Amino acid sequence: MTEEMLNALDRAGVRLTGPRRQLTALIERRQGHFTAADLLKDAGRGHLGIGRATVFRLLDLLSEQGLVERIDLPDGRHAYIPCEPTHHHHLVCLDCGATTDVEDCGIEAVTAEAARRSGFQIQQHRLELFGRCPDCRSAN
Amino acid sequence: MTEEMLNALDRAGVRLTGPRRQLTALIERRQGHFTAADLLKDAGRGHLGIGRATVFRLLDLLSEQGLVERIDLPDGRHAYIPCEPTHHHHLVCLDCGATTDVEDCGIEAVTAEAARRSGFQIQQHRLELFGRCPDCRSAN
DNA sequence: GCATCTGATGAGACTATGTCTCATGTGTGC
DNA sequence: GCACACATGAGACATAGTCTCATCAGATGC
Repeated sequence: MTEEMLNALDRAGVRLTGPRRQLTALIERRQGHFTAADLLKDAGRGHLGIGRATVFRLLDLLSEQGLVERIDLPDGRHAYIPCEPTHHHHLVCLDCGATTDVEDCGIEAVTAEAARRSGFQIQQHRLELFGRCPDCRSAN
Repeated sequence: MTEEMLNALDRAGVRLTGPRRQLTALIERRQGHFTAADLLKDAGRGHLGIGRATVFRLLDLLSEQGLVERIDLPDGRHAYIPCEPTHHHHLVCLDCGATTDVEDCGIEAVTAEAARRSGFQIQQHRLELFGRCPDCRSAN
């Protein structure tokens, strides 16, 4: 995962700097989604002295490469999810924050139908699913 | 529309105050989505002397009643869309900002399939579609 | 119409999230 | 090893939203 991110950065033609290596390692250690503030706090705990701007710049880079996606949580906060750079959607556990990807399973038909009805030309869509993961369901 | 919002506020058991009437009228005059800042600016232009807090409080109330929905634009900003209080999704024009609602047209099957594959219990979902509206398509 | 009382208001401080600038630091290619 | 362009951290700035608190004004009962 860290490897994958570093490779992607390399492919994007940017430098593999210390802060970038450290941050990708921190992202790897996180399970599920995290906020920029989480990452910044992690970096602070490790006394890495990494600035806010660097964190946001890396998240931008990774999201350009499709390795991280920004989602809008139901409570309005923004979170980032590490993921594969293929088209897919996210399932987010509202209890523990775990996430999984779901591949495209029929959404194209839905957007096509919406386009037909509305006359819109649809360029992008965003589907986010929120619920409880199997672990949280059985833990309770 | 303004009527509808005022009725909803009445039903919610809150007071129909001057600022609330003025703001719902401003919302009605807007086409498609708007940000809290837009509304605040409109209020300022009309020299209505309405505070930030009041705007956010009204948007909260309206969204509790399902008459306004908050969406996350592709560029990361938050916008609000006036809408009917039934379950539906939004189509947003990236050129002019116009929005339309699309009723549920098959998304249930998609979420059910995602739930089956992942083991998640899905509690809510959010689908936002972005593209170009018929007017912008023909204008160009 | 008027008084009362409680909920709503505006101002502005505060927090969170993200962006920008700029002087300094450091990978990378040579 | 060197040079240079790219990346960095610090911190100012911008934007979005929340909170507090003294004051104001709907709604209700008379």
